[in-house]
Amino acid sequence: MALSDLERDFVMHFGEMGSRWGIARTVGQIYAVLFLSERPLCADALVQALGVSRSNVSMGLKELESWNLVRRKHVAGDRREYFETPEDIWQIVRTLIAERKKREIDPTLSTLRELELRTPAEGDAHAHARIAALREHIEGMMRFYEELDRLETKSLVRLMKMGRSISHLATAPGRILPLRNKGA
Amino acid sequence: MALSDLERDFVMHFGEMGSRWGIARTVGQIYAVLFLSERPLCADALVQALGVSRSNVSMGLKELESWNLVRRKHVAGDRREYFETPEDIWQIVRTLIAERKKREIDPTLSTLRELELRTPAEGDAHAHARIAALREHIEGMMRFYEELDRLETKSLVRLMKMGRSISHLATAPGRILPLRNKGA
DNA sequence: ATGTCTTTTCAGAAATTTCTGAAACTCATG
DNA sequence: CATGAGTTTCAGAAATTTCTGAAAAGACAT
Repeated sequence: MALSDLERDFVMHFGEMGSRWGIARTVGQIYAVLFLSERPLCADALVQALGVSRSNVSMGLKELESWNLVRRKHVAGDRREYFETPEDIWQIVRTLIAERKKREIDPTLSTLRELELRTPAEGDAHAHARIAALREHIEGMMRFYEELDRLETKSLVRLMKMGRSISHLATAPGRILPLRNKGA
Repeated sequence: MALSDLERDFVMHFGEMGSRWGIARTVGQIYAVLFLSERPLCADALVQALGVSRSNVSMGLKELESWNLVRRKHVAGDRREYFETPEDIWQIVRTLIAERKKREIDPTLSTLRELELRTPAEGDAHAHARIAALREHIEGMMRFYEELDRLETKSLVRLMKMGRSISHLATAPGRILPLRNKGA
């Protein structure tokens, strides 16, 4: 399982970007190889393709499974386990966003709620208000996200394709949504 | 500059979460202190509040400035520099998203474009197609994001408050956007 | 049960990131 | 132009994260 030039460059890029995300380099690379592969791959193929240890691949796959980004697939007449990414890129993006929300937003939201419930001490009025504002704000965005997430993929595609029409709400005759100025 | 219990817990939480994001713990903490503070703070106040080295604060502030999340503010009759976060949480969120896009999405997009321009070698047809699909996909989402980003804050707020009305597009009589099934 | 093939776990090695203290720099003021 | 309060830089120390090799655990056929 040697990678072509194209594959190698793609995989290396995902390795680098991995660090900017918060996933280990190899985890990004494993994902990238699976993403490009036409068929499911077994762990050894990944070891060969990436030149990392078998155990590292095992742990990476485990992490990717915990993100629901990789599935196990059994191949008839082969004892080894095979792995694949979902075909549908929309599905991948949905999963990614859902998982990031779960890991990055939800814990913060519950901390904020907890802090907000406390009776603020003497000088805490401002901090307390600021925390409440932040919490409300995040909740609002999450409601919006959940609305979008309810839409079928086809609808989402259409919504994004429409593009302009969101701001048509702003520019059309009976507009409700003013645009903002260019700056910043 | 000692922190109250409320402040301390908030700040600590942001420190922890910082790691899940890709910003150093102290950077998250510095930001959190400034976010809660009613008035701009000088670097030494942060040193005291957090118990970290002066140089660490200096570097953290520099990083936060590079993210446009913190501004310098001069206080009359004081030689020290003061720092503050924008008051408006919407502004903060916009900045955060814009910066994350710049750091996490844009470089990937340009790599993908570059890879796509290459003439695919022998066995690369599938990988090439997959890369193209990913690129298109990301571009679509970015166009959508840019549309939303054009809206004035007030409009965004309204859009998010409306909540349901996005899916009204789906459920209303002349609906265009079907909802998807509960699963996943 | 036993042997073979495969995957997982885990302690510590290696690599990377974060943080510190000391030195260098900046700049308004005497 | 020397002083000193304040800030930044940077080399290396400390902490954290990632990766490896060896050993344990599973799974399946015989």
